[in-house]
Amino acid sequence: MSRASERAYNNIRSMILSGELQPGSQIREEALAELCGVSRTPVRDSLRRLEAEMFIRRNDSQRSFVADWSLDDLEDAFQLRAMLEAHAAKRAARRITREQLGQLRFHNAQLKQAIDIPNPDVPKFLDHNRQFHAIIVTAAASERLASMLGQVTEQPVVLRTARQYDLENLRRSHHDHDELLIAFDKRDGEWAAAVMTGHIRRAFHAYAQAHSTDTEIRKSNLAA
Amino acid sequence: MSRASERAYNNIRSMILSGELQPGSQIREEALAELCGVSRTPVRDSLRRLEAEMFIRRNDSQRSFVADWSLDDLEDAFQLRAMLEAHAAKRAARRITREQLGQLRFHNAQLKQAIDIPNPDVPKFLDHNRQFHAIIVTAAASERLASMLGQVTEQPVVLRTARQYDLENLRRSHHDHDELLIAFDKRDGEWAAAVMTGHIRRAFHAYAQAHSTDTEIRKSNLAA
DNA sequence: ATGCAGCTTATTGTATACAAATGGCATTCG
DNA sequence: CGAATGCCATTTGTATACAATAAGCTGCAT
Repeated sequence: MSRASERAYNNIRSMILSGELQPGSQIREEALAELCGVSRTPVRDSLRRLEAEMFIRRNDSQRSFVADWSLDDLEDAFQLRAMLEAHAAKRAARRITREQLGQLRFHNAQLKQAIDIPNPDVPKFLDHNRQFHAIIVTAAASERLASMLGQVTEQPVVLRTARQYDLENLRRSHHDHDELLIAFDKRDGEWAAAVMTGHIRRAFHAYAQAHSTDTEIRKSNLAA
Repeated sequence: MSRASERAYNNIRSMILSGELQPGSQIREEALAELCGVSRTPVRDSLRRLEAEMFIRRNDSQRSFVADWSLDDLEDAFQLRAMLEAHAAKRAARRITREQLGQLRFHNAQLKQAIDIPNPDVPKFLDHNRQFHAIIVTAAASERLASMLGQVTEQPVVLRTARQYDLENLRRSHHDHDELLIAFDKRDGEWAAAVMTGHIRRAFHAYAQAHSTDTEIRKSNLAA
């Protein structure tokens, strides 16, 4: 995508993810255009994309609003994600190359390193984690599947406040990855799928817990 | 969506599905604009949508081409569809209302009628079949799931030539629906999911067979 | 003959002006 | 005082002109 259009998309998207644009609030094309320093045309393109990705909702008369996620919506997204990633793992087990296996091992080692130190580097963990999962999706070799996963994978980030990730959970993730690696090595698709399902579902419950804590905090802030 | 934009989308889409726009051929925004009697703006919107739905592909330099489906692509789409519809059936089993069950029975009776006569009315069958599945998706109550299913459900229609549907297959579909209805009635999500999986996979093999016959015919036409 | 450079043309991207539609407010009538 | 209606403001939809980019071609040099 070309410059202005891509800039608009990334800007708007990150404004939504960061909470700069509040969930439920209306957004106007012209306002966004000014914020992004482009005209309405590329903004409109971006809004359409973001609508398809369900970051944005429109009412009957085409006005746009930042999507507001309930816990149920989040669970729904995670459920679909678990199903799709398990499917990806199953496919990947049949197709993954030695080189890709090596890359998986590399990223898994890196993300272990990121948390196995006195001051855990959570962003580094998340980055290698993302790449780990991306390689599996690539190995699954289904463009459609990849595109669908794109739609459910970054949603949880709508949890807006920076917060403490539970280290125990991150370690557990690392061990799941280890088990996935063995399953891949054995070309056992069913095993890989089962591990992946548990892996994602655990992630959901971790997020859900963080989300409720989060909500509590916001409530008490409002009360104060 | 407003008039011009919707018209453009429907026009282009049906031109693709009917084969009027040949798979693999390049399409230019201005040409489509003239064909649809609108300006490039709504055409561009439509192209973006159709690209997301994978009816259209773009090369590195943003030029658009009608998607060209291999049998593998088709199988991939069907595999995802089977998984998603099975998931929908499972969810629906827990949530479906008496009224929706009644609607399912109605459409299943109608589609049976459509083929249980000397001159089968295949379009009528297909229409009620579509509605039958739509009700299940609605009952599943997941907007995301519905949107994803939208992406994989109408792809097979790219089989362009009109062709004889195998009546035996249609009858078998009707019986699958009957079994689904019982599973829903018993609120047995696992059963419903299993029946649905088989139902969609059978559909794939029917299509695949039709597709190969189709290809044979096209080949011999070329040879002649 | 082949491959590369530079130009020409085809095609898409962006901005902007204008049209259409929607929502909100005020005014009026019951 | 409340509800309905008409007008005005706001917002989105569409068309069009212009800018940027990429593809293809021509001709030259090797």
